[in-house]
Amino acid sequence: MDKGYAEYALLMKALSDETRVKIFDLLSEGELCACKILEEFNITQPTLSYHMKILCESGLVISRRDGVWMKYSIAKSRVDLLVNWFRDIGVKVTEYSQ
Amino acid sequence: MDKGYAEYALLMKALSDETRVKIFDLLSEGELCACKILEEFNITQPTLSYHMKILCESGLVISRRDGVWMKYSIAKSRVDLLVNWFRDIGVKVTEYSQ
DNA sequence: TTCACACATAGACAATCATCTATATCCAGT
DNA sequence: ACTGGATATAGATGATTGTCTATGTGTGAA
Repeated sequence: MDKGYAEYALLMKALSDETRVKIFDLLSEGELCACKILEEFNITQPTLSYHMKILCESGLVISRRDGVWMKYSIAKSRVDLLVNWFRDIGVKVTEYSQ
Repeated sequence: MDKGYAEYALLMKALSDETRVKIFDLLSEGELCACKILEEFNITQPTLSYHMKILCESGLVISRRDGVWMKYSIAKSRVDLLVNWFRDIGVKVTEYSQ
């Protein structure tokens, strides 16, 4: 029995790096292109590209081309999945600790 | 400005491994001793001990001695922190995508 | 079609991770 | 004090990670 542990682990791994957490937080305020994100960090462009790939492959972030630019935004459905998962865990913890 | 990115990254890293996600899920149903958790996996006792250490150091899991046994449970406050974080992100994403 | 710019990929490398075996530590009972 | 069982720590090892430099790819404008 699987219960999707691997999927949650993948989502968590995408946010297990401080740089990616910060990118995630930046994107929560709206869509951004890679060059704007890059300005916020002291990393090279290939390193950012590497992080964006991990975020996109987890499904947490969505990318689209806009001419020369790549624009990134957060996939709300994935965030909701995590909210529900942690909320359900919290509810169960409360139930069993009576 | 920090905004606690490192702390969230640490919490996420604790759940970035499939084995630890499953342990986390098991513990949501109530406190368990290490030997009971071990029965659910095909890993050695030292490997489980390693995973439990990571979970405890993140703050997501609490340990207590009960005689010879170590008993583990979930720290609800940390789960709530994550629920709120992801919920706030979700709210912001919705606001900015109008 | 050529150039410049935005981004992706390849390859290298040091650091960290997940796992094991072997051993140490801690506690309870005899 | 000794023994047995539960857990932790040490050390080794192959795999993965995050970063860089160098180079490739794709797009729009001249």
